Order: sequence, then structure tokens, then C-alpha cells
Amino acid sequence: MKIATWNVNSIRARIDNLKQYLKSNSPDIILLQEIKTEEKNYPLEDLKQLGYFSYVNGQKSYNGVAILAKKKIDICDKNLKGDTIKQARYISANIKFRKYNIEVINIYVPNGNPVDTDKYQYKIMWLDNLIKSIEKKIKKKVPLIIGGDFNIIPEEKDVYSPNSYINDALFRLEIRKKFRILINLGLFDVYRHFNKGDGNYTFWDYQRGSWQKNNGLRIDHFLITGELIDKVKKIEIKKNIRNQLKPSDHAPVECTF
DNA sequence: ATGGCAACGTTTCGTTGA
Repeated sequence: MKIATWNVNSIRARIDNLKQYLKSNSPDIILLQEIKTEEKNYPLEDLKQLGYFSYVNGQKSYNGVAILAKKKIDICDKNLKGDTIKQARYISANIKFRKYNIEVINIYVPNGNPVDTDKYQYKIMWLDNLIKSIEKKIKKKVPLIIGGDFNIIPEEKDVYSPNSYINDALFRLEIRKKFRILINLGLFDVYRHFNKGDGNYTFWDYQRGSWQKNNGLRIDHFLITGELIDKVKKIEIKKNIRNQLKPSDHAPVECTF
């Protein structure tokens, strides 16, 4: 079973890239972030023709998440418990894989910049709600696959220039601690579990020739619970997708079980 | 030395993202 996550930066602007990606890589499930559209303008038919059912939590202009799956799945939730602002940043589903009834959670964590505004406070609140929610599920021993755009750089080796991000909402110590709290609940950062090196990123800014210089960030992650980590066959950042014509600024991450 | 991108919509600029 191959599951992917990808911040597409508008599903309508990226529809050709997405279709090409699905044809070439054929994930069983893909978690999309920043689809930037309401459900009524979502390209449902295009994706159905490629063999994917879509489950959409849409929003006009900004945010928006979706899960695409080759088989029908049961949607669990479209809102993070405790998030009263209700931007479209969360969608979860129950799937069956071998003997496991897994909850797949697709998240688009608020960016949080600038740090002296309520945007940063919203990120803190959102992450605190996420931690609470995940803690409950782990206590109930639910096998979890949490994927998405976390907008968190976990460690220094996950950013091209740690010094220039020291007070950024993606890398502040306060934010990195939230990530550590999640990990300490009993989750594995799948990419980091299998790859110890630096310079491996999932996002490159459109500006300043970031892609050409590999000035990137690793902010798109898969976190999974312990019973699933031994079942991982492969974890891969599909870096070449960032090199396409009219690309998203994020590359997909694929996890194969 | 400086500036450099892309997507959206009450669209041709202001706002947002990371």
C-alpha cells in the first residue's frame, strides 16, 4: 500500500501536474493540502476518471485539504477538535490494511508567520489541540498515519540555513517542542527514522532561486505509531516533481507499507 | 549591490503563503 502526501498549492492550478503524478506513481491514497477551493469547484470528475474517489474539506481561496483513494474509505472527521476558527485544515479517514484498522489523518498546520500576530497564536492553539487529540487516540491504541504539511522544521538539519530561521514560526524552539511532544507520544517521523542525513527537503520557495540552490525546508511529514513502523517498506521524497513546469513549491512524500 | 515567486478574487493590485 502506497500512501502519499502533497501540498499542491491549488488543485485547480496544479491539475495537470497532479494527474501526471497519479498516473506515474499510482498511490493507493494521497493526502492533499492547500487545494484552495470549495468543494463545488473541485475537479472531481478529472480525478474519478483516473480511478480516485475524492473526500474534500474545501475552502475558498486558501487552505483546503482532501484525501484521494482508489477504494472507497470512511471519513472520520473534517475538523480538529477544539479548533473554533474552522479553517479547512483537517480531514481523517478509517482504512483497513492487513489486520490493522488505521486512522489516516491529513493535516495542514497553520504557517504562523509573522510571529508577533494572532496567526502565530492560532498555530500554537492548533498544535495544542492536535497534541490533545492524538494523545487520546494513542491511549486508545488506534494505529495512526498522520501525514501532511506540518509547517514545522523539526531539526537544524532540516533547513538550509538554521540561523536565518531561528525566530521563524516554522523553526522557533517553541514550535519544535510541539513536534517533540507529538513524537514523544509514541510516533515515528518516518522519513527521519530511515534517513539520517541533511539537505533533504520537501519545500523550496519560488523566490531567490531556492530550488536551484537547494535552499529548502523539510516541513512535510509522515508520523506513524509504533506497530506500523516495522511495516514500512519505503519512504521517499519525490524531489523531481519540484522540477516540473509550473510546479507546486512542495514535493510529494511517499510512504509504502 | 540589488532584487528576485505564485495563486486567489469583490482581479490588473492587495493579500497570503513559507
